[in-house]
Amino acid sequence: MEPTIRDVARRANVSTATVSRVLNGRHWVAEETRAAVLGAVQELNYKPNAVARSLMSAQTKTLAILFPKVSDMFSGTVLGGVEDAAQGRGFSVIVGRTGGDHERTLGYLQLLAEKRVDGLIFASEVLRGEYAEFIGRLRLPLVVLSGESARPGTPTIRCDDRQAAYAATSYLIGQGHERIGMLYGGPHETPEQSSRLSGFHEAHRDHGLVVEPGRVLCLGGFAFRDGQTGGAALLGQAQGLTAVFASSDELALGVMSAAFKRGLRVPDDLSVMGFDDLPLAEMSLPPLTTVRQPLYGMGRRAATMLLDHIQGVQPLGGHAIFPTTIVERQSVRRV
Amino acid sequence: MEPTIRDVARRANVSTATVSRVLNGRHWVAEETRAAVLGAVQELNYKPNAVARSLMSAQTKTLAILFPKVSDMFSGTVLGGVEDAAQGRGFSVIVGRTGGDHERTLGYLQLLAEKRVDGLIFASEVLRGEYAEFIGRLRLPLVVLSGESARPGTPTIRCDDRQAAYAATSYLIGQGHERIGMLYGGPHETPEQSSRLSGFHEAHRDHGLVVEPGRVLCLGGFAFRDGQTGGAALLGQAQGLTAVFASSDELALGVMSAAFKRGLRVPDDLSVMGFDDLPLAEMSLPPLTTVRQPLYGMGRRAATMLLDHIQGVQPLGGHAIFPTTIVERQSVRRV
DNA sequence: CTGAAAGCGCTTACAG
DNA sequence: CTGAAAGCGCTTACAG
Repeated sequence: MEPTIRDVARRANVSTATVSRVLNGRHWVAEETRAAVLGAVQELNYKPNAVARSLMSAQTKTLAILFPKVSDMFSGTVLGGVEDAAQGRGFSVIVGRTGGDHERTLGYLQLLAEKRVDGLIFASEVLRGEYAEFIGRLRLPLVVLSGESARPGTPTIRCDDRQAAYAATSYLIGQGHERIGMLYGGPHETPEQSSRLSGFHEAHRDHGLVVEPGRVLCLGGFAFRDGQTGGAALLGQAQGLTAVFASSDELALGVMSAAFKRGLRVPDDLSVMGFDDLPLAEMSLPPLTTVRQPLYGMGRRAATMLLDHIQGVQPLGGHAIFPTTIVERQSVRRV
Repeated sequence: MEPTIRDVARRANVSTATVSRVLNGRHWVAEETRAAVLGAVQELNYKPNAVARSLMSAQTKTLAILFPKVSDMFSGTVLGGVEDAAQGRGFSVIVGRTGGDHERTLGYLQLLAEKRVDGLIFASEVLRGEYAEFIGRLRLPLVVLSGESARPGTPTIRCDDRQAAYAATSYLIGQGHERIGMLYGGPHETPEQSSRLSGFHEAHRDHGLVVEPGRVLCLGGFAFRDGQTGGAALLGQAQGLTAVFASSDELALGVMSAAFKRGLRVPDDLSVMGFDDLPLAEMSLPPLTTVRQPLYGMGRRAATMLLDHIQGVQPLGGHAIFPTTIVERQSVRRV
C-alpha cells in the first residue's frame, strides 16, 4: 500500500498534524522535528494524497477546457497556453471534446461538476443559455474563449473579429483588389463569424466598393474540406474574383486547393488570405498571408484569469479583446 | 454551499447509506424510497462529490497523457483517440507537456502521483530509466505510445517503423527513383527514428542500390523548420536527388518549401514523401504522399488498454504494433 | 430492505 | 512548538 501521513508520523515519532504542518510549510515547526519528518517522507517515499487534501480544501487544483474538437491546431495552440499557465501554478488541466453536441456537452459539464474542477474554459463555441445556467448554479468560475455567451457578463476572451476582418479586407483593397470573395461559416454561424462578415462589408463600403451578390458564401464549417468545396463553388459562381478572404486558415488552404484544381495559381491568378495564423499558415505553399490571432496568449490569459480568481488575486470579470495583426506572406499579390 | 449527501438524506427521510445505494444502483432499494431519494436529488440539484468518492474507492477515474509538446497535430490526433475512449467510460483526461525537459517531466510525474491518476500514457518520447523507476514505484499503470521504454516489458503502442520506412523506400524505388535522400531525427535520436533509418537502408540493399554518403541527414527535430533547413542542406550537398523521404510530414513540408525556394517543382523536379499522415498532409500543395500511422486509433487503443486494466477486464501487457499504409497522393511521381 | 458507525487520508481550530 | 480530536463527503461491511 501507498504510505499515508500516519505512516510518516509514526516513523518520525510525531503526530499527523505535525507532518501536515511541515509539508505545507506555513507554520512554525522546530527545525529538529522538521528534519525528522522530512527524513521519514524520504525513506517511505511518501507522496501526499491530493484527493484527501482536496476534500478538505475544497479545491482540486484542476482547470478544465472544453473544445468542439481537440485534434485541430486551433485547439492545440490554445491548449498550449492554458497548459503552461496552469502548470506554472501547480494546476493540471483536463481537456474535453464536446463535438458541438448538446448531450455530450451536458454530460461533460455534469462530470466536471462532480469532479469539482476549480475553473472552466469554454472554447470556440457558443455558450448556450442552458449551459450557462448549469455552470452558474454550480458557481463554477468560467471563461469563454473565442466564442460568445448567451448570458451577458460572462468573462470572455477573444479578438475583435469585426475589426480584424475590416483590416484584412482593407489590406486586400489596398493591394488593388476590387473583386473579393469571402468564405465564412461554421456549424452554427457564431456571432464571431458574422462579425467577420460585417467587417468585410464595412471595409468595402468605406472604400466605395460594392460586394456583388454571389461573392460571399456561408459554409457548414471551418475545415479544409469546407474550404475546398466552398472554394470550388465560389470560384465557379463569382466571376472575375482576384482575391478570396477566408475566415480561417484551413478554409484558406481549401481555397488554394480548389484554385489549384481549376488551374489557377496563387497568388498570380488569385490572392488568398486566411484567418488565425496557425502553424500551418507558414507551412503552405505559397506561405499564407493571414490575420494573426494570438491563440497561445489567449489560452494563457484565460487560464491566468481563472487562476487569479481562484487564488483570490483578482475577481473574475471583464472581457479581454486581443489585438490581431496582419501577417504578410506570399499568398496575396498587388494587382 | 453545495448540497451534500446528508442534505439529500434528510430531505428524503432516509440515511446517507441509502442515498448512496440508490445513486450507485448496485443494491436493492425499495421502489418507494428510491423515488423519494431521486426526488430529493432533483430538488436540491445535488451532484455527488467525486473527490470524496475517490477517497473511498481509491480511484480517480482520470487518465493522464504526457507529450513533449501539446500543440502539434501529432499530439492532437492521438489525444482525440484517448479522449474518446476515456469519455466513453466516464473517465477524464489530464494532458501535460514535458517539453522534453527532465525537470519538468519529473515535476509532472510527482503531480500526477499526488493526484492519484489511475493510468498514464507517455507519448512520443523515450521513457528514461529514472522515469520508469518513479512510475514503477507508484505501481501506476503505464503505456508508452510511439516511443520506447528504457525498461523492457513496458506496454508499448507503436507501428513497425523499420518496416514502414522499408515499404516507403521500396515504393519510391518502385516508382523508378534511385537517388533518394532521407531526413530524419529528433532531439534525442529515438530508437523509432533509427528504425526508420534502418528500413531506408535495407530497402536500398534489397534492391541492389547503394546509399551514397551525404544523402542522409540527421536533424535536431521533426518540425517544419527543421525540414526547411535540413531540406536546403540536403538539396545543396547531395547531387542529383530525385526524391526525398522525410520521417515526418512536417519535415516533408519543410523539404517542399526548401525545394520551392530553389526553384524545384514537386513532384516534377523532386518527389517528396512524408511519414504520419497528419491532416496537413492532404492540405498541402501538392497533397503529400506519405506513410499513414493510425494515430487516432493508437491513442484510442492506449487508453483502452489502460481502462481495461483499471477496470479489471484484462491485465496490462504486451506491445501493440499498428499497421501502416502508404497513402498515395501527388507529391511523388514515377520517373 | 435500511440504518448506525467506522473509515478513506488529509487539515485545522483548539488546547496546552 | 505540538498533539488529540473533529470533520471534509462519501461508501461499505455489519446488524437488524
